[in-house]
Amino acid sequence: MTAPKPKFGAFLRERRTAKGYSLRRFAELVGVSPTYLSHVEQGKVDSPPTADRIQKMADLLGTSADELFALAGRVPEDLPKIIQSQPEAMPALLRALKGLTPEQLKKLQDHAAKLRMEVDRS
Amino acid sequence: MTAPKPKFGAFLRERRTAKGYSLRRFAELVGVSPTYLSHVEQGKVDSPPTADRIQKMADLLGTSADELFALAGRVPEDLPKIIQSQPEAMPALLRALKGLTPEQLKKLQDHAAKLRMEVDRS
DNA sequence: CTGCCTGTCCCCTGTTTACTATACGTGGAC
DNA sequence: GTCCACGTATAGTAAACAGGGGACAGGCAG
Repeated sequence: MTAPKPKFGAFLRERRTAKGYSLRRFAELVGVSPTYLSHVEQGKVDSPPTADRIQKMADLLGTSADELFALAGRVPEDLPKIIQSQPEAMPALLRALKGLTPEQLKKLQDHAAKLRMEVDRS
Repeated sequence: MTAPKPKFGAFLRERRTAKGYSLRRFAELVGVSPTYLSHVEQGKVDSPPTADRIQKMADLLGTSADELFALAGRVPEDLPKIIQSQPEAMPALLRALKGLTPEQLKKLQDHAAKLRMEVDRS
């Protein structure tokens, strides 16, 4: 039950038509069948497209890939690797981040960037 | 190809025997067949057990669930939800964390805990 | 009215996931 | 010796995943 949010299909359709792509044309560019794309846009699929297709959609539509992944109910593919590089510390940290606002997360991100500078100097 | 690290099986077997469980007994407690558990311990499976089974194993063996998840090549099940709660900020932050040491991550974790206090006060 | 393009509907398909059943060889206790 | 528990190799499988094919109704340009 990796059910994509119902908004995923609607979002896709709106952006696609806004870009002037027909369903068939867009399906071809993404590399899926018109049938399947129609299903996806109507939210009639139980599982969202694969990561590479979502990435292509984001590229073609000029939207944030992360946003599209989230709407699809998927996690961007590079994140699991990052987490597993520190199997103890990363999960603990992530749980500490739960509930924080985007602004606070941004602050921590800047902080992390500074820490990384120190690493690079050593 | 969600291949579990080869060390996963070895680790499991060592901890299981150390606890004095036979393969059949442990399999029963975890809720899988002896056959499957044998395969897992030999690293002969292409896909690791499901999250709930890994959790049970960790409980029975008295080990960190996060560590076991990492060895199995899985991401702890609560993390995707946390990420998707902030679909833009979380991925960006995680990428900024890439390559940091456990000590640095711990620092950020403490920092996050402080920020959370502020949230709770508001 | 005939193409042609639009999206949609029903049904079908191969692949992967996460296992299970059955049968088997081995070694010790009685 | 035979009974039992140990772990194991071979084979198979239900369900989910990620789609695809072909026919179809509706609009509308020439």
